[in-house]
Amino acid sequence: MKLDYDFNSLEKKWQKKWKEREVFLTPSHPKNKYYCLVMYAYPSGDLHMGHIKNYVIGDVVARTKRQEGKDVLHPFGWDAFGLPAENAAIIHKVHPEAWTKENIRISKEHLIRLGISYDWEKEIWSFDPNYYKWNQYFFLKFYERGLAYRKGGWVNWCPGCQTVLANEQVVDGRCYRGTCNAIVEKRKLEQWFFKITAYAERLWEGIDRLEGWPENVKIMQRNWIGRSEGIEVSFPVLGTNYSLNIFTTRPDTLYGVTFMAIAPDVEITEELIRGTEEEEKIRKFIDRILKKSEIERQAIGQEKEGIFIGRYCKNPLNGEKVPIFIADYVLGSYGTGCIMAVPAHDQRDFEFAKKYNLPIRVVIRPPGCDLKEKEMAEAYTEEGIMINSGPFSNKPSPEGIKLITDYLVEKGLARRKVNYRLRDWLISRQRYWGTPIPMIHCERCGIVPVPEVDLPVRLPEDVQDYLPKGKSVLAGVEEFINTTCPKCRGKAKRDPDTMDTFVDSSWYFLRYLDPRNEKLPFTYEATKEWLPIDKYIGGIEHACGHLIFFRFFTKFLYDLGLCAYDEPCLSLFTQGMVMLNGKVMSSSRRHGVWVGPFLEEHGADVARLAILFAAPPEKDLDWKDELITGAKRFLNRIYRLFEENNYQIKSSIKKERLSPQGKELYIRLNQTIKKVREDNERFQFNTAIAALMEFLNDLYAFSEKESEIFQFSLYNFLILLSPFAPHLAEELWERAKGEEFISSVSFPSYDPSATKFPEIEIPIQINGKLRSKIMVPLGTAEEEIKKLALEDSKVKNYTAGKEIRRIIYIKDKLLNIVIK
RNA sequence: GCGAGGAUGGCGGAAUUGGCAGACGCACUGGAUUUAGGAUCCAGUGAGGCAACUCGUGGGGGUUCAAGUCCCCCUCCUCGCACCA
Repeated sequence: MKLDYDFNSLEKKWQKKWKEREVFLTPSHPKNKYYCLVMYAYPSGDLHMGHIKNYVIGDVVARTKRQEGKDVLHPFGWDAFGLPAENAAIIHKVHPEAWTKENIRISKEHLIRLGISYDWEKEIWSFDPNYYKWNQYFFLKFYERGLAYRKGGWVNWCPGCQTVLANEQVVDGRCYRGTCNAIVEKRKLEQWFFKITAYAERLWEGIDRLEGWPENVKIMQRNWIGRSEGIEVSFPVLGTNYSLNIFTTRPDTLYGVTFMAIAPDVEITEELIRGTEEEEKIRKFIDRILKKSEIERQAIGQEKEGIFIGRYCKNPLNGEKVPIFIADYVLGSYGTGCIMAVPAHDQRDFEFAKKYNLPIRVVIRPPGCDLKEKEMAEAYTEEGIMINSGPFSNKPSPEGIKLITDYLVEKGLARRKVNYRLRDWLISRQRYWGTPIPMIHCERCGIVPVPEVDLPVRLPEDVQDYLPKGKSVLAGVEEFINTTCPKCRGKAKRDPDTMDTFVDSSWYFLRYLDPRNEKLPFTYEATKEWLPIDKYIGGIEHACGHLIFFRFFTKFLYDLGLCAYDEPCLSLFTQGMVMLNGKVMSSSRRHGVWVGPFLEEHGADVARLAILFAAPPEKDLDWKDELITGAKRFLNRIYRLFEENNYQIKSSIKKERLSPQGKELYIRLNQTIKKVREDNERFQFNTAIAALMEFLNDLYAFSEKESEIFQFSLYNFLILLSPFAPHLAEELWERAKGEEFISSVSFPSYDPSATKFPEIEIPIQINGKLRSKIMVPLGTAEEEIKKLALEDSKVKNYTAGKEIRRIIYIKDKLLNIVIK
């Protein structure tokens, strides 16, 4: 299967013209802006069909909006820092920068060859010191406000990448990088964090405003942030000055507490076990638990483990003495790291109590029946009626929550608290290819920020050894690491870590607004002009990472007064993945259909159509070479039609002069324009293309090929086609002597008076089954249609001798005769 | 376990509001043209049946004049979360 025309030179010709004539440059002061953003790319070299699906979708949107008269910003850039570059450097013995630049060169060439209408003057590269300088600038701003801090503690360590990872980068206990996939360990290290938890509430409530976001992404973010309301209660530890603070959402079960449990990795543990008889034994237990990976700790069917520490708490509500355990199922990183355990009404506590023979006390019974401790097979976690709860007995448990909360708060024994599952964002990495953290460690002055005027702190280029050693690569680069303290001028060392690449991507969409500005990261005025992003297109895998981080950054920048909006994007589209033989295409696994060779063999318009026509864009699609055939046939038929008709097009018609056949075509044209516009609007590009295919069939079938209406139809058809197959559209447009570029021509609107045929077909059902069809003029009265239907010979066969009970007519749609 | 989405011909998919199920495309079958076809054009293509007709959107029930679409129950698939107190 071949294209009838020399697609290669044709496509290159138009790509060159678009560039020379600056067709896709961004208007500088938009009157009706449209910010169309696709997630910028990790430069992996050869692109595959999965990558370009994202870009093709974005391009159809950008091109359509431009033709609809919007001032479109459609930029692209490179997420150029990150581990794979370094790993490639180690394997191929090239500098990460050289490797990255070469990949960018290749990928960019592909994107241009695909005819994606980016404004390349806006291109950005995150490894550019003029870019990462601002990462450092924002870091300092975070630091000034106490939102960047250094903290020691148990963190995720990827033994494959030899660096720490953020929680968002640990997927099912493994490294998020597909090629690595190593089981993540816990290490006790001091690291840099961004205090995203300070924004937890705003990130949570902001989700409600994200009207154009897919529901599932919003749910994922809500899960990730994990807001829950409850109280923090203090349980005094008997015989000490310590108290265990616990968080609970179920104060109604406070009378059912039979033990306390603390996480092995919280500080209070240390205080409570010091000097106790069993100290040695307990320490061994803690060590053993902490050595387990997340995967081991969370394995299904994993038995809970714990150890009694020999101390007791006093229940502040009923004064009872309850034993304290260290338990592996309690998370040190959530709430206070301590819990009150209510085995009767919490499944985890129940299992633990069963294992260690601890008492189970029912304090909530199901409405209308009893609950016996000895007969319980699992905890009763529903609402119910409170029992064994002193003065609160016999109250419904939801009411009990309120009453006990009020009581404890009033007595000063508890306080209301909202807890979040979200943890602070660990942003330091022990790798080379990233933004240096602009901090200096001085023996005398402690941690000192690099003064703003000294930014950027440049990443040293002449590094010979990128090999990860389990500690920061930059620590071994003498010229870099040794510096002077900005405060005391004494000898000091730079922070040896680099930033998580997700810092780069948290604000890149703002840099596009003013990418060459050396004085500012972007201007407030530009954010006012261009934000929020009108459509953000990317993969759903970023739902709980990047898509939370960029909201967080935007809120922070808003608070700084740098950005005019506090939500970056109100409309998000997540496209489905492209699979090959049932497996996701992947550069790192060298599994995919590669764009370079594909463009050589089939061309850009074929690639674009094949991807868009295969399935609705939000769905995963399994790549099949058969897709190419359909796309090529379609393009060939278009090409031939225009050739056969000597490229005659016409931009207007006189409606009054239409022949009967011409009228029909005119209606079909308007139906098609309407359909394509509506489908484009709701991202149904597959059916929009199907509508164009149908209309093409009509054009072939139309006999009056010299007529005005035929040429007018060709004119409109080309514009409708142009966002999908812009190269062929431009070429035919030029041959037909259309003015300027089709890419800049107004998208057609339809004539609302001409979307229905004057004669319509009404299906006739009898008892809901299709029995006949009649043709009637549009707008025929109901009575007339009923009469015609009953006279219809096929209908008569069924109605003869039967009682007609009802006739239901749905205007212009259908008639149903109910007989007995 | 919880949450979300889904199941439609041989395949990808269409049916926007309960109203002709299978648009459009691929594959396939027959024919035309051609030295030839992995080109093009025409016709056909859910299943059964000579036909009239019957059956048909994962399975079972229901509501309705009318159900792929709404309600109840079930099966399977995909994704997300999962000791979050």
